[in-house]
Amino acid sequence: MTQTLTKSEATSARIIAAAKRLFVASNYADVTTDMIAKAADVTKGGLYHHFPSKERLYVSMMLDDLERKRLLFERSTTSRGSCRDRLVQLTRDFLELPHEERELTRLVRRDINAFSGRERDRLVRAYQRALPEQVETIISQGIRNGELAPGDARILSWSFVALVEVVIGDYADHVYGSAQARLGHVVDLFFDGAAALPTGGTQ
Amino acid sequence: MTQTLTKSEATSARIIAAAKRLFVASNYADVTTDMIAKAADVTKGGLYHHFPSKERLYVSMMLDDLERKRLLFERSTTSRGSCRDRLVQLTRDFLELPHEERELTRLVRRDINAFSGRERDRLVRAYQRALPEQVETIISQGIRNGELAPGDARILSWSFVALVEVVIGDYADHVYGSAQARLGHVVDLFFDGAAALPTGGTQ
DNA sequence: AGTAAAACCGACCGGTCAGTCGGTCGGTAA
DNA sequence: TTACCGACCGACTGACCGGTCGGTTTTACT
Repeated sequence: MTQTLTKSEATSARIIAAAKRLFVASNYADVTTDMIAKAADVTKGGLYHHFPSKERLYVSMMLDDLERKRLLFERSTTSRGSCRDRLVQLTRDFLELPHEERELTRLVRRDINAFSGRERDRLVRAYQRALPEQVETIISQGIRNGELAPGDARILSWSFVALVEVVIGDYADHVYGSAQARLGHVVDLFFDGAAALPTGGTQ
Repeated sequence: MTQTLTKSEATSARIIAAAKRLFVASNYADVTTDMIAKAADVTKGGLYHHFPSKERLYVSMMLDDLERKRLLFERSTTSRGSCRDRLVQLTRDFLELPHEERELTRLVRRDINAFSGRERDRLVRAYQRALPEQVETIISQGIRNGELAPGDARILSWSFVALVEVVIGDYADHVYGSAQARLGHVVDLFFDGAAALPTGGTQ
């Protein structure tokens, strides 16, 4: 039943897959509907039979990706290890994704200015919440069980995500070793800080 | 003597100012040369008298901004306070910039896919180094004088910049209080980490 | 004032691209 | 066999945009 994709569904999926490849490699404006159609082995007419506009195709592609990631990260969010272990696990899951899937996460921030109005808001809100909210769940529990210092879980989550995005980004590759090594550094920094000594003293 | 070229320079500056406003508000492809010309109160012909192409105009705009920021941050880079104070100072200087000037820093990451080849590399390299390198100078000194734990200055700098970018970003405004308040949190996190207790013990 | 050069104008061109539309084709139900 | 329908095709269009160019105005300097 889930097995039997109708012909229509299969074509839609093929178009979305092609769009992912192309939108990751270039930017919204430079990817033409002809290119997507050709890469998906349909014509432009066929593409427009399945999607009403380029913009809606982009949004469909993003929401599709979002749902996949939500499922992927659910394991880390609901598991029972320490806060630290679970954050490492979640980040490692992300790191192990193929390059294209990782890049998709950054697409919204990159292409967001190509959109406007309702569609834009929908996309931003959905995507900004995807990763940060799952991280926040983990961090809130870390605070509650005393593993993390009391504080605002939300800003901590955003900080953690910011650090991870630096680790993940390709532009960091030529700056500092492997992504795995950087992951270790970033997690250490997040938990223990950069100061030389446990500040001790007046506290 | 500088007077002689003043008219031309004034027009160029007006065009660059208009371009900044528009490119920050939208993305590279959606800002037309006609829009820039109109906003700068010249015609397209006039614009092309001063800049040979839209791409080169964009690059000029970016390099202009880069130089302003370099000068602005020099104070923090060369002053004598503690590492922590200087990082706070530098970040505060950045926070006090008008919105548009702050956003420009994120433009490169946003629009980078609109370019290719030599121009692209030049821009990326110049911009990636602008803030991180000045931060790295401060952090290296912090490590040398024992204020920070020994480690890789570069990844620490990138991490700090990543945290600041999250603090600065408008999208964070509706998530957590004022930018100034977030700045405090982020600096604390960077130096002391999020763990509940000074890990102490075995060290 | 006279003049050459720089600054500026705006109609125009070549090309691109999202989206359209009349039509084809293979399956399927009656 | 016929009638129908969704999937798909691909030539076409209308709007737009970066860049050009011949011509006009302004500036700077004698």
